[in-house]
This record gives sequence, structure tokens and C-alpha cells, in this order.
Amino acid sequence: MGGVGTGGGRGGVGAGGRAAVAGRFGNPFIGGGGSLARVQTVPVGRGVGVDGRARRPRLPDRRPRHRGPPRRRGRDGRLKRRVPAGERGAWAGASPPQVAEEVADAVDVDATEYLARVETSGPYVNFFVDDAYLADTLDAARDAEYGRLPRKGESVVVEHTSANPTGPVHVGRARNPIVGDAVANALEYAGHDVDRHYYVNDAGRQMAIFTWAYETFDESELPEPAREKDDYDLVRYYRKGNEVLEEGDEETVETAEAEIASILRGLEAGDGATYERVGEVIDTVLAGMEASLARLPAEFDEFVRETRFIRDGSCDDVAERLKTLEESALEEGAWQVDLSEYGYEKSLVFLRSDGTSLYTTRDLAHHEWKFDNYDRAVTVLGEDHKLQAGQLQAALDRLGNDTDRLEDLFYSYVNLPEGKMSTRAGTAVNLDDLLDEAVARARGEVERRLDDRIRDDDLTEADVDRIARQVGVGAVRYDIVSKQPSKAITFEWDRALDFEAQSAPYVQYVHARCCGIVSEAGEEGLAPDAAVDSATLSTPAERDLIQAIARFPAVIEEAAADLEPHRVATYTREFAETFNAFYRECPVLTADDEATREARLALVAAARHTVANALDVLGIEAPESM
RNA sequence: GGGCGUGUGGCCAAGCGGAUACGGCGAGCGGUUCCUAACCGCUAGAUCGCGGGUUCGAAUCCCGUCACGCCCGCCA
Repeated sequence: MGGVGTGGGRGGVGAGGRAAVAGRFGNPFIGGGGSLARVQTVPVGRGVGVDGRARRPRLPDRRPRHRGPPRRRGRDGRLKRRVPAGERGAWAGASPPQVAEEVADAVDVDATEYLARVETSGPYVNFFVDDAYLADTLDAARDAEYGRLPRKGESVVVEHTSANPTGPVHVGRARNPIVGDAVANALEYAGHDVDRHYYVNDAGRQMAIFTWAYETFDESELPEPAREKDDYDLVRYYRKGNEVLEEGDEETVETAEAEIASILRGLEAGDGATYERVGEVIDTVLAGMEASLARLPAEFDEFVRETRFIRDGSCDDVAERLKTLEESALEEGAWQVDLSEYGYEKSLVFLRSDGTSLYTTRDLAHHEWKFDNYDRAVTVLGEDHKLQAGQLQAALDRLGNDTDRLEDLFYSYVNLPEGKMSTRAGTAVNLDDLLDEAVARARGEVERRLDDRIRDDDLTEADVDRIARQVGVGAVRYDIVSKQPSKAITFEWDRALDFEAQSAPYVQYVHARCCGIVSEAGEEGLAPDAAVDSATLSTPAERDLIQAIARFPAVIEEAAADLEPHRVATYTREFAETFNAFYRECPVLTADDEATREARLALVAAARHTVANALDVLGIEAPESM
């Protein structure tokens, strides 16, 4: 069991270990790596030594397990950390309660910066923070950038989506851009230098089919496009092409296959004219897909083309190096490498008998290029790519790369109740349609609520548009990003577009409430930046809210380190619940005395920054009114 | 057949070695002269797929089993 207070996972710790250290407890901007570093949420007994000073645990060899917030809080509203004492190890033989006592006794509260007291409760050791911790949290969250961790000086490339440019982006794959974008955001917030890449498969058979079909069929043979957009226009050729290949007569198929093969050979040979033909199709479709993804919004720093690695010779280089391996062999004219030492039964073919490369061969060159340009590489992939990704990693390792720098994040596909979505078969729900429907339904909600609106802020038509878009798109993203990627999702309109609790609007509403309070305060000449005595904030609801704010940087750190953006979504939901309790119980502008008004206003401002940035990580807009 | 993943109240779902399993939807009841009710409170509903095991302690780890999904191409 690891020490919770220390960095743990591969995310590393910030300068001086401050970020992660204080982060487990809450806030990386406060604490200075001092006292909080000694506060641990650790089952005592394993790995944590209580020496004379009893405050410096060993670094864990595994990632910490106790990451969550304290579920229970002290009646006084102070932070309690549960520390179950037990397991075997240093205290073998001692009962958990005894160990807890020893640990509690060994902690010198006076020597810490933020600890008020330490208590035991059966096998648990609870640590309580003092007012200084709350005050410093409030202070740190005054910054609109609250939650952004210190720069780590480490570059990461996040490759996501990378859907073949065969047609409009559909919902079956929508998890990829949404999760990928959120992971990239989380890494950025955690202090990494992030680039977002879309890897374009422009060298495969699919694209050759597409190009042949585009050049062969006439528009008059095709149905009307579903939408006046280039990707919808061109996908008709792709579908028609596949249909002919599957159902056409022998002669037609033969001719087509000859043309397709010639296109593939042209690409492999680096033939300029072929590149131009294929490029025209790809550029057109990709531009359409890019526009759809931008609505999420998911944007990319670079579209990396597969053919690039053929043209620059690096794919050949990889193949040549693979050939020299002991495990490689020429079988029936095709080169393959035996990866059984990595647990893969079947050999990986890296050169066809006609000498052309395969997808994985090019991807090997692609990844070595990533290693040359970045410290780490993260790839978001559908679960059907697991085997291929594993073989890729094994081959990369065999070629002498440090594959610890490579991490994959897999997600299950979104399916329809009646089965899979397919571009080719045209059975998919397109992302554009989902977003349109989401915005339309959101608009309906906005208009329905317009009548019984208490707030007198006269929403304009533009405001209604804005809110409908923010809420509609946000709901779609939240629905997807809030779930563990490994779990399968069955797409149902009503479920995906539920604006009730536990959805984006629920959280967005909290932000709008914060903004409403701050702006109204401004009208009364009250700014949220007065010096605040945190002792003024003494009710449980206020304390809980400060603690929720304090947790945010740790949530970022963990979501980034573990590539689990859904944790940020869970956090936003819990945060919203905590804020709403505060909202219900603690009037801000109408508070009894001036000191309370100012202190609560500062708290609202801090909450606003927190929820705005948490939503930002998820790629969801934070409306100032709704 | 083998590999990987998933299985938590009627439905969705968090938690993934620790204190009475977080929430939502749906069901029932209640709350708005007061900073936005896209909100809040209360009630009912869970042998955490099933069977073993490890542990002071298991939804969480191990073994087995069942169900569902994905994968096992000189496709991508």
C-alpha cells in the first residue's frame, strides 16, 4: 500500500514534490511541501515507518489506493482523513486499533503547518486541518487559473480519434474525441506540454477503395446526401464502392480490385500522381470530419499522415531493422517477427510478400517519430485495437525503444440497441445529428423555463442560442466523459440527452449561480477580493465547500496521472452537490453582517473558478447565465 | 478453442483492500413572498453475477464458474 500523500503514479510530482504532496490533501498551491507531506492516508502496517519523527513515509512502489475525498466530515466541518490501520508488516501481531494509536501518538501536530489535531477511531486515524489550511485554499482559489498545476517540463503527445477518413464522424466513435480531448486537457492542467494529434490512415486499402469509387461512379447513381457537407457527399461513393465490391459481378470486381491494387502500389512507391488522387478524397472528407469534431469542440495541433512515414523512408528503416532480429523470418515470401516472448502466439507480419508495408509497420515508424519528439505518448484507442496495440508495443520494445513512455487508453464502442454502428452500412447515428438534436432539445428547455424565470436579466435571443448550445453540447460530452471508458455504452437518445441532475447542466447551473451572485454583488459595489478572515466561515456548509475547492488540484493530478478524466466529472457532480448545500443554507448578499457577506462572496468566487476550470478540463463550457 | 474487458437496487452508475456502498433516473411524499426550482429535503428499493479462497477486514485481491462485449488477417 502506498503513501497517499506522495506522488505515486507515473505522473510524478511537481517542483519540490509540492503539487502531488499537498495535492493528495487538497491544494498544491499551498503548503509548500512541508507539513502536509507528512500527512498520509495509509493503512499503517505496510510501508510506512513510524520512526522517531514519524512523518516521512517511504515512497510507494504502487499507486496509492486511497485517493478519494473523505466521505465523512467532522461535525465541526474540518477535514477528516481516514487512515485505516492494519495489514501485515511493521506491526504484525498488533491489532489495527493499537497501530492507529501508535500512529496518532507519533504525529506531532505542532510541527505541521496545517494539522489541527489527530484522532483515532477504532482502526482509523483521522487528521483534522486547521483554519490556516482553509484560509490558504480560499486564497489560492481567488486565481482564475486555480487548478492549473506547476509546469512539469514534460512533453506529451495525445493521439486520439484518428478515425479513417471514410465518412462523417458517428456516435459509435464519439467517445474517442471526447475522452481524448479531456485527457489532453487534464494533462495540460497538470502541467504537461501537450500536443493533440490525429493520425490519418491515408495509405490503406480503405482509402484506395474510396479513391477508386470516387473516380468511378457518377453522382447520378447515388442517393441524395444526408447533409450538405463534403464528408456526407463523399461517403456515398465509399458506400457505393463497397456495395459493388461485395455484390457486383465478377468482372466488375476484378477490374475494380486491379485499380485498387494499383493505387496501393502507387502509394507504396511514393508516386506523386497517386498521392494527389488519394489526397483529394482524404482532404475533402477530413475537412468535413474536422468541422464536426470542432463542434464538441475537439481540435488538433496536427494531422499526422501515415504516408509521411512511407515517404520519409522511416517505414523502410523499421522494416530493415526488424529483418535483422533473430525472431524475424521470411515465410512464404512475407517477413514476420515472432513476438511469443511477449505472449503473442501469432507472428506479426511486417512486410507482405509483394514487399509492401502493413499498417502496423507504418505505425511503428510513427511511434518512433513520437518518441523522437516527445517525452511521452498517449494513444486513445477503441478496444478492438488492443491486440494490435500490444503487438506494436512489443515490437517497439524489441527495436530498442523505451515503451514505458507509451500509454494506451482503451474505450468500448458506443452501440445502438440494435447493434453496431457502421459507416459503410450507413447504420450510424452521426455526431452532427446528435449535437443538433441536443441543442434543439436544450433550446426547448431554455424556452420552457423562460416564463417562470425569477431572475430578471432579460435573456436576449443570442443568449438563448448560446445557452442552448452550451447546455446541449455539454450534456452530450458529460454523458460520455463521466463514465469509465472500459464500460460499454448503449446509445439511447433520451438517456444521452437528459438535462436533469447528474448531467452537464446540473454542474453548469452551479457556475451560472456563482456568476449571478458575483455580478449582483458587483452592482452593489461589492468585489470578491476583500481580505477575508476564514474564521468567519464557520458553518459546516461553508467548510465543506472550502474543502471541496481544496480537493480540485488533487483531482487534476490524479486524473492526469491515471488518464482518467471521468474522475473530474465525478468531482464536478460532488462539487455541485456541495455548492448547492451551501447555496441553500448560506445567503451571501443578504447575509447578516458585512464580514460574512465578504467572506461568502470570496468563497463563491473561489467556487466559480473551481467549477469553471473543472468543466474546462472536461471540454464543457461554463455559462455565465442560463 | 485462446486472450482481453465488463457484470453494483426496476434502469443508469461512482467506488476498485478499510468505518453505515457516492449519486442519478424511475416510484411515493414535501419545499419557491428569500442571491436563478436546469434546485433542495424526506421515504421505499442492493445477499455489489454465482461458488470457493487470501485477509483483522473483500464490491475491491486470487482461483473457479456463468452471462455479455471485443479481439485472435500478407485489413485498418
